[in-house]
Amino acid sequence: MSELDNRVTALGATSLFANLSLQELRLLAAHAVRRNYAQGELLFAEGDACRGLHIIVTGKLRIFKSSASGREQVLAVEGPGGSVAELPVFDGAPYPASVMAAEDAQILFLSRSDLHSFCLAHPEVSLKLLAVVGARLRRLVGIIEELSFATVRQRLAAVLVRQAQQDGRPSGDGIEIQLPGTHQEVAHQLGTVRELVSRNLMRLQAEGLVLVDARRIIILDLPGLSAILESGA
Amino acid sequence: MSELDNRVTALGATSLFANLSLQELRLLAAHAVRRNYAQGELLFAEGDACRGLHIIVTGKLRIFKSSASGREQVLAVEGPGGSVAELPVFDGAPYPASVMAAEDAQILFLSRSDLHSFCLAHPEVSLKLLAVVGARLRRLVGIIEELSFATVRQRLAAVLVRQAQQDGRPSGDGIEIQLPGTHQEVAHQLGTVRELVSRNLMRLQAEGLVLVDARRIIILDLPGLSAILESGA
DNA sequence: CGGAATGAGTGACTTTGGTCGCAGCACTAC
DNA sequence: GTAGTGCTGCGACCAAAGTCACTCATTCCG
Repeated sequence: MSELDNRVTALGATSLFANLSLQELRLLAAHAVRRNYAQGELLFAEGDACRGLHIIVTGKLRIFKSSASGREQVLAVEGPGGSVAELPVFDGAPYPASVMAAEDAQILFLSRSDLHSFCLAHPEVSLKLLAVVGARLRRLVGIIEELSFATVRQRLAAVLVRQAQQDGRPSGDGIEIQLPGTHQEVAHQLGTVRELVSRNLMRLQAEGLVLVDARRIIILDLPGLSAILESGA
Repeated sequence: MSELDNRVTALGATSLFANLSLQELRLLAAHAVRRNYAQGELLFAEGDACRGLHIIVTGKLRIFKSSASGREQVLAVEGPGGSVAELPVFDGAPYPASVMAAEDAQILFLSRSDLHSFCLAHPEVSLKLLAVVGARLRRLVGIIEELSFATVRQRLAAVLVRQAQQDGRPSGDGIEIQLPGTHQEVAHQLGTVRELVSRNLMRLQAEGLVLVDARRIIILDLPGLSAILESGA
């Protein structure tokens, strides 16, 4: 299989370009550049001038803001088929956040101008792009909602419940899940610090809602955990 | 001037459709519906099914989230020429936030399907739309940054500095500004409560940075105020 | 086998945010 | 007038978040 075919296949697997014809994919693939990033490598930093669109072939990317005092807030984690920096492509302004490889990642890169002209020629791609950006906007609104209305305890419970729904597996008297990363990383997702994650996990355990074994968690009372999300219980 | 011409003029004045020909504006205007809202009236609530795009002719709209416990977080305030609910138009999902008329407002409404077909026919409109949505996304990221990294004190100082840059006028020994609304409303913008706004204003006054006279504020030390934004001073 | 590095648990403490209750004040309606 | 009503200023108090300074375990590596 040629390198071009590889890129065509990869592009066809993304949500953005899934509906395009082989013809169109080839055209796009001809302009795409493959890049590889090692875990922890920075694709670009907040404030950098925007170059183009990054499409994830394999691996995961973490989009985040970081503060002067070393705190971090994760905005999104994108996996294969996803894309990053869709939007600044169209207003020329600098990137609003930084992006780092959360795992080793293979990326296809499309320059601003290539994407721009391709969108003009294929209006339905713009609409698809709008849908993707729309989904991202929704998630950001969700983050804002959590940050301004929910406590760390509630946000943590939300993460556990979400995780349980995604890849929880029954284990004896409860549902076993893995924390998505170290306490530090979870803290960054919640926009808080390590200690609060640890403490709140312990508190949930003391209340009999979960069993904590470092990064492995067994949820004993899912309804009880979900109840925390609603009220301030 | 006919009603249609009115609508054409109004559409031409928006950032979304500014570059269209008269021909195209007419086409669009023919589908637009004029609506009027009194101050305080709700255009739609979070969770409602998405109907279409709202374009502001006159007045202001406030986009906000509200919590079960009665708290509110303002996401954006849009004025004449702006638009609201651009994005859910393309993914069919419900509105992620509520929108209320902050002043009496005249609106032009475009249904989802009309806008959808118009975008397909005029690819450059999609790109414009992407730019507008991009700008909104940027502002949301900014809100997230403030919420997770800045204290109420810092966010309040930011509002004062912003206001001073926009419509501050020199007044004796400082710059005089008006708070954008009641303390309650400012609190909603900051994602906090009335008392904290009041208290922090008083604290800034005690520190000699500002003079507070209810809603009228005189900034005595703009550099000092700006310094608060950076460090936690 | 040390020993550095990393991640996790924890107690004491400070700061910030938020709630409650109330009082003063301006403005309006009756 | 007087009785509302909406906005503001406090003070007391409580809860949540964040900081600091450790200890303890595990892993990874020379």
